Amino acid sequence: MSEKTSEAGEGTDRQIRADARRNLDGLLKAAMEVFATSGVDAPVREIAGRAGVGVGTFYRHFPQRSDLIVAVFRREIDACADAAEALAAQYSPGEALARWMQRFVDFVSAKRGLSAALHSGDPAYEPLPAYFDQRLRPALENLLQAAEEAGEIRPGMDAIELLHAVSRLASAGGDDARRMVALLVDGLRYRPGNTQG
Amino acid sequence: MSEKTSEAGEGTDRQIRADARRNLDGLLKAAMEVFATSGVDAPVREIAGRAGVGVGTFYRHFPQRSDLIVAVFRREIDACADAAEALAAQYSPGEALARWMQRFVDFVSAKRGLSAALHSGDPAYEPLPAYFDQRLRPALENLLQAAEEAGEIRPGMDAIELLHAVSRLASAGGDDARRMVALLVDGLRYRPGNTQG
DNA sequence: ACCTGAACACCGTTCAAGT
DNA sequence: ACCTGAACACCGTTCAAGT
Repeated sequence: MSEKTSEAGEGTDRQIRADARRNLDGLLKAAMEVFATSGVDAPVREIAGRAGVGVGTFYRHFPQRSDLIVAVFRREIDACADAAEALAAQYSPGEALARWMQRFVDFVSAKRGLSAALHSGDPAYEPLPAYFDQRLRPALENLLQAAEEAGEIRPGMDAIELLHAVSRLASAGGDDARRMVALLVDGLRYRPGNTQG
Repeated sequence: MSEKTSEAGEGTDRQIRADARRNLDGLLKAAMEVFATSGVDAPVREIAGRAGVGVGTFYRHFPQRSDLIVAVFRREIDACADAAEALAAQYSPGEALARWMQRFVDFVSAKRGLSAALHSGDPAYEPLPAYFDQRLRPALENLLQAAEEAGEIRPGMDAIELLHAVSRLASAGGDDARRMVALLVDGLRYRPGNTQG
């Protein structure tokens, strides 16, 4: 029991009718476009219409609106995580950490709906934070550990907690977001026992 | 031109029919209660019904839903700002700053809808951030300046920027929010030129 | 002046009928 | 198996009629 019953988007590739897969791809593509312009609350009829299918087909693939949102942002998260490995090799641990943070800020800032869904607390979006953590945590943990071993930041930081905090700050967008994240990273560098009381 | 035409909630107190004022108060009270349980997206009919008025009356007092939300949260902001003066006299500048931050975190964490409205970017809520800043900025600026003059934090921080960042972190709620805000305050204490490169 | 609530428009969701 | 779209329910918003 508790098997995933054909989760929308990913899953077993065989035994799926060609038109069904075409429709699903079309819906995802249409949703990404509509989300970018009208936000994640865009009318179902608009997305279905743009994909050239009936609303019934929409609901067949995505019974809950959150299913669609999750599927769309999963792809975006993949794109971000894939671009987060080279930095550790190019820069000093502390510098690599700071740079990855800024890159992450740009990503989150660009997707308005992502952080909204991420921080809504709505249990319908539960798989999204889970995927977010699963893909992004390892990247940050490596950077964190290297910087810690180099003595550049305080020890014992929780990568997940940091990730969530930064994504909150990043959702402000613009230079404010960049400055505040940089300030938070400076917080990591600060340790009470050194110069200031 | 560009005068405020009887903004809902505050304004000139004379020439208002007694039943109209009663209805407005009832609507605000009902809204606060409904917001607490069902969130700020609760149906208009539910709020109007609880206040014992027709939906037309609701729209007469609050033409836009955002007008109601703004009116409700204005009261909440007042309550928070009023409680933020004694700390500077009781503690050292740096300590007073850190404590006020934590108190502010508690406030924002308690009101789910506030930060959502605050950070939505929707121009309909524009008066809300404005009021938020107007009431809370002076408090933080004083704390900041004192801590800066005492040499406990870096100079040149923008109070508004900091306020917005902290309210974002605070909207996470719980101990995570407290820890991350404390980390940000440590960022203020950190200055590059001292011990670490 | 202000209030009421029927009426309208819009959107989410279902399901009988089709292929 | 999967798709379609008419039909239904619900909610925001207006406005003619009342006091």
